[in-house]
Amino acid sequence: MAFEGNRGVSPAPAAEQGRARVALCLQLGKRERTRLEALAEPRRLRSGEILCSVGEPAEYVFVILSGILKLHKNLADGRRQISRFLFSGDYLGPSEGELKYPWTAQTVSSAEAWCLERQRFAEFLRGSPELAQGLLRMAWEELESAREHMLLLAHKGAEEKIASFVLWLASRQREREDGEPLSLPMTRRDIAEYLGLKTETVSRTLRGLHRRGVITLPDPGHAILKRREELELLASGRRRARAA
Amino acid sequence: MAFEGNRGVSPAPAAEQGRARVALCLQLGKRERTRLEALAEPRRLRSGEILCSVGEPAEYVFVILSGILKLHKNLADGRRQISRFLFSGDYLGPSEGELKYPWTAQTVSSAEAWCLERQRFAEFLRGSPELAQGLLRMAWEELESAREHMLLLAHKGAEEKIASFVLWLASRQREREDGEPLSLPMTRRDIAEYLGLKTETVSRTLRGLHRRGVITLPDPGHAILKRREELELLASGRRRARAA
DNA sequence: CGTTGCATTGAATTTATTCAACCAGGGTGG
DNA sequence: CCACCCTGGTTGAATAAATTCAATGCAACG
Repeated sequence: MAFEGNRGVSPAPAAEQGRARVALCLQLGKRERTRLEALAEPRRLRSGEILCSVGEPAEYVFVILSGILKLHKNLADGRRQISRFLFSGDYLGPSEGELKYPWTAQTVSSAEAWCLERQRFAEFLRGSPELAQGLLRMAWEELESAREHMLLLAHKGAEEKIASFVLWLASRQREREDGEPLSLPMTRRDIAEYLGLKTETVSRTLRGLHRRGVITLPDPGHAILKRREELELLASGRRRARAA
Repeated sequence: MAFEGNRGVSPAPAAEQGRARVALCLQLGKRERTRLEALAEPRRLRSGEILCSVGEPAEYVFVILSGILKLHKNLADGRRQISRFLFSGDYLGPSEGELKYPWTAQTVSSAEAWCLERQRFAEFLRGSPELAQGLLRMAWEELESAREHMLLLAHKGAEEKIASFVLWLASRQREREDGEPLSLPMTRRDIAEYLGLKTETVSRTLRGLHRRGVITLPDPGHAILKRREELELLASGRRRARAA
């Protein structure tokens, strides 16, 4: 079961990937951070483990320290939507007044998180305008990404979606140059559920790009960007699918 | 041009529709509210008017007092996505650090809004934990709706989308009983851009429901729910399209 | 009274999905 | 140690769903 490493996720060192967006810790001064940390029960999660499930009583809120999680919702039948991936520095918690978690959070790779008792966190929050400001800023930014993602889900074609996704992943892996392999830590199914496609379509589209020399797929967990401009063209929909 | 009334939007009395979600004003005490109001430049908007446009320098934030606005983003070509509709009580502002508006806000019906100079609002916000709390709560709730909407956009079929949409509208018009007409204040195009469909598909699907007696469409701006249970079945995808 | 924007309808087409089969690798248990 | 059985990924052919293209009606507007 322990499915690990073959996706090139190094064993989740904290801050493995530079983040463009603001991380929670960065929103706090050292004092505040320490005070908050005192409330936290740290938790290590193995690959595929569930942090919290939709419908469960919402007793904790979370801060991701390392690794990648997926946040998903289900429809009555099997259909599932990953609404976002969580990275280190991200905050995760239900909105005030929600009694149950409205989503499931599950690791993609192994991960670490702080679990904070909700009541106590809320109390801390009341006493810390600094934290409130930080969370507000993060929430607004996330809202913007969510809107961007809606645009993708609603109006982009499969190839546009995949191209956008690959570029997004690339933009999150800073230290990496375009020649070296980009890690695709999630399965085809995860990608499909994030982009609103089927796994077969993801696979086909990815291989299509490979065949045309836009990217290379040394193994299912890695991609190499061969022609970034082409990928950007495809992502923006300014170019339709094209032979090599 | 002044396109009005034939969509059954009464001339936008404030608080025309009960809101399930928390409105900004409700988040503030009377004192705070008055202090905030002092910063506001009220603005009346006619139907179709633009409150702010994507790319414009973001000098104001807004609070909707009455009416309905649509918030949309564009893709390079004409494709457009309405990421949400704004109602009275909603707050609208770019995330901290954004220099330009990342969306366009345009009225669906006539509307009224407070325009608040961004600097001054930010200052006020720093001094009002009460407001920060309120905005945070609203942002988190909106995030949840956004995630719900992603699920719809990515995985629901046309009929499911339309059914969900009609029910959502119905749930927002409280005083109304199921026999009486439900107002559809937005055009087919707006609906299409909100649900990730084409106007033709919206029209066809709506008419399909009409033909099968699930709803009635006395005029393009109104619908009457004839068989709510059926509609709910369709919205949840537990039932595929079916003859009368 | 011609023009314009919205809504509607039909027919052809496109795109991604569905269904089905197959391969590779890792783990398990005989 | 090896056969077997997972899961994840890939590929092909048939299908279904919504889109595209095209045309029409209708109302308000100037």
